[in-house]
Amino acid sequence: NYDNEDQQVDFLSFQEFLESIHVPEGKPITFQRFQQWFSRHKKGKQLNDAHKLFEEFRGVITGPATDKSWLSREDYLALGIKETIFLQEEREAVYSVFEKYLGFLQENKLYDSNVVSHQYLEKLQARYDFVIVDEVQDLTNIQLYLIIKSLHHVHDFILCGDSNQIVHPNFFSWSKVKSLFYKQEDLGAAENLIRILNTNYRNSPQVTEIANKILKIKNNRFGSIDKESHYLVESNGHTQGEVVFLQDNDHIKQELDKKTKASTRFAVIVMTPEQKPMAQQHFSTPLVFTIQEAKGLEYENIILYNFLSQEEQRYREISKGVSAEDLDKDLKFSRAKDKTDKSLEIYKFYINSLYVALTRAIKNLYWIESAPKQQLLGLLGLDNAQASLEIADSNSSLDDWRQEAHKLELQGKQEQAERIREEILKQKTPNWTVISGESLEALKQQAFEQNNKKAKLELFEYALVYEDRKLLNSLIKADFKPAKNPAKGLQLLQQKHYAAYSFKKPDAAIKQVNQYGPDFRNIFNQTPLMVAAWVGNVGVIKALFEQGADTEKVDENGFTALQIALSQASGDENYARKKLADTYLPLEPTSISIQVDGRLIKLDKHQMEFFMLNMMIALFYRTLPKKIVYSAGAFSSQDFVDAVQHMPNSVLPERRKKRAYLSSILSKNEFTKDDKHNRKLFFRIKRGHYLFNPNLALKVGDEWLNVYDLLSIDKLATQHRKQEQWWRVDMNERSSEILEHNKNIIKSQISSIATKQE
DNA sequence: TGCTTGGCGTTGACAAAACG
DNA sequence: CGTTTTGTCAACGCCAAGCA
Repeated sequence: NYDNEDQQVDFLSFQEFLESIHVPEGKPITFQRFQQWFSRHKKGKQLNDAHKLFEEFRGVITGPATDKSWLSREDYLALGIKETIFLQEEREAVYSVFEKYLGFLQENKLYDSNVVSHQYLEKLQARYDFVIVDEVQDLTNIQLYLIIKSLHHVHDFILCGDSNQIVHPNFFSWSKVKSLFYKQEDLGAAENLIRILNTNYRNSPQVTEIANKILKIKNNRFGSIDKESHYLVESNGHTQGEVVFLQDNDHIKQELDKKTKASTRFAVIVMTPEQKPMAQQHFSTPLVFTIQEAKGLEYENIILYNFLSQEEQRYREISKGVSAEDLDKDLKFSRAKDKTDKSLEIYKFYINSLYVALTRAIKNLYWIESAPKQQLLGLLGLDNAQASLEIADSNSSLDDWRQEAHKLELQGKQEQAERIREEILKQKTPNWTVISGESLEALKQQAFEQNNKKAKLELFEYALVYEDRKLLNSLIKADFKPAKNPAKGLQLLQQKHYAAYSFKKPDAAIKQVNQYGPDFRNIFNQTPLMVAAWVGNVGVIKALFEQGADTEKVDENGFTALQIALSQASGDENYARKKLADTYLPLEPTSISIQVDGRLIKLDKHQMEFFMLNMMIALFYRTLPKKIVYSAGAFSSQDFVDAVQHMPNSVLPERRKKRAYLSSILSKNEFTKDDKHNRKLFFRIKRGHYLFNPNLALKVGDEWLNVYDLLSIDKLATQHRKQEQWWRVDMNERSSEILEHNKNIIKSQISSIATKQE
């Protein structure tokens, strides 16, 4: 094991990698968008497979070339037969659609990551010592080339992938990767580039055996793709399992349904989205996946439902000419005989799908076919379909299901996760109205224009939760008495709304989570995690994590749970000393994504800049108004010293609490400075006074948001003070006048900088 | 093994503001 | 107006890794 705290590691998706060079305008094109567009503009009959076209565009026309963004019509027409999915006579039409596709991208502010990758080649500066790429089979040449160009030394990388896992007709092959290195002189020819790992850590030997037979059939029928994909897998055989071949009869389906519907250890896989509803008629488990969705998942037991029978003809074609004896022989390396026969390409997709589907099974495979007599099944040694089946009960607990739902959600399988939440966990959507946006405006109207007492109380509570002094002040003006005593109000608020979070034991809070899910919003638009952070209840925070609570959600103020905890700690010494030590670490996300100068930067949680940015956000509404009134400035290092002094050393070590250090971080990260490690977070209003860089954006959900759209300067207001005898003028009036005046100065400073950079 | 390098907190010189 | 505090900025120096 290698561990080095001083080494900075970025974990990036390819999308994020592109953004870290420069955030492209618009959104990346997805297959869904492409399909929508294509189905509306479909012309002619021969080109009707959206998948195939999309792959051709991405994998053939824009993907492979490293010297241009896309192939010209001549180049495309001149491609060799092994280089495209389409036949010579179709290509003219394909290219015409491609040209329309480029127009479609431009009109809709979409971008193709291949084209962008090519454009970025010149922008890119080497900045990594080492790169590891996983699932290379999903990257195109140009993308890979761009990644490797970001290295200081071209040979410092590891690529991992499996070309048998491709379930769309894409053009990845290891030999292409090799020729990329061969052709590009600047990368240098690499010898011994590829190592094959053929031990399988997932599947039982029984499943592996079938998988190997599929590889052999594929080899026999279609020849080898390249030498590197030319191998069989060995199971390391930790777990034993079985492969059960079944008839498609009611008894079996009922038995399977009965035993699987309450278990997280069974999943059903079908070939296409169209087959899903059929499978769902017979299987009530939420875990029904198409082959595209099943990629990357694994389950102890997999049910393949009519995987072959739906596409009987295609699979008959696949097994054509392959005999049982052929499978006994070793793999031999040879290319397909008739290379013009593109019809075979599509079959590769079907056989790869089958391979992927059954290798999802860790232990057992239950394979149901309505047409059990098929040549391919015979070749796999599955000739006698059982007519009956008994399997053991394996019901999973609600906790297992919750974790399953959480896991699926993280992998973007929303549909299945939602079905689990609805059908098994019986989670409901809350029946209250969340105060936010329009409903907040409506509430204000009721309170101030119709003088509705209940609305005023609700607004008051909302203002307390968010420390919204502007709202508090206007409530005082509207003669709402309780607003003059916010401390008392807070006490009542806690009793009324946060009672469930006041006990050491998390049971009461968890009960709500079980009802509404881990990230439900209360009437103030807070998730349970935010409330727990607000209250500082460690027990509840920990329990919420077990339920899969999300740390990156933001509240109405634009605060994450971590920032709420920091904000509480800055104003409450007791919270800082006793509670923060336990609340800070679990609430910390591993990094935050910021955008500056159009580039994405991930601030790792170990970096002081990460802490400072969170801290400044946390102090925004609480500390900034005072500063603006009394010093006509913004945050100074003293504010950070004050906020940080009572924090435990586990959160911030002693050396990081010193003024000189905090001050040097502020100074180092001024956006005007030109330093290698400058994160450009801050903007110096005047000597010693800092605010956020006006051109700083944060990632909220999957949208980029400018800091000043997230945090509103307009909402800043002073704290109302009691009328004193000696006041010659109303000090509350006076200070809010000063505040407004200084706010305007700051706002104009911000906008002058923000526009200058555009 | 010792020299080099990169990262990161510390220090100190100088400047500017605040204080009295 | 002199003294003290605070801010800015870059060089310093420590440490662990990398390398020959």
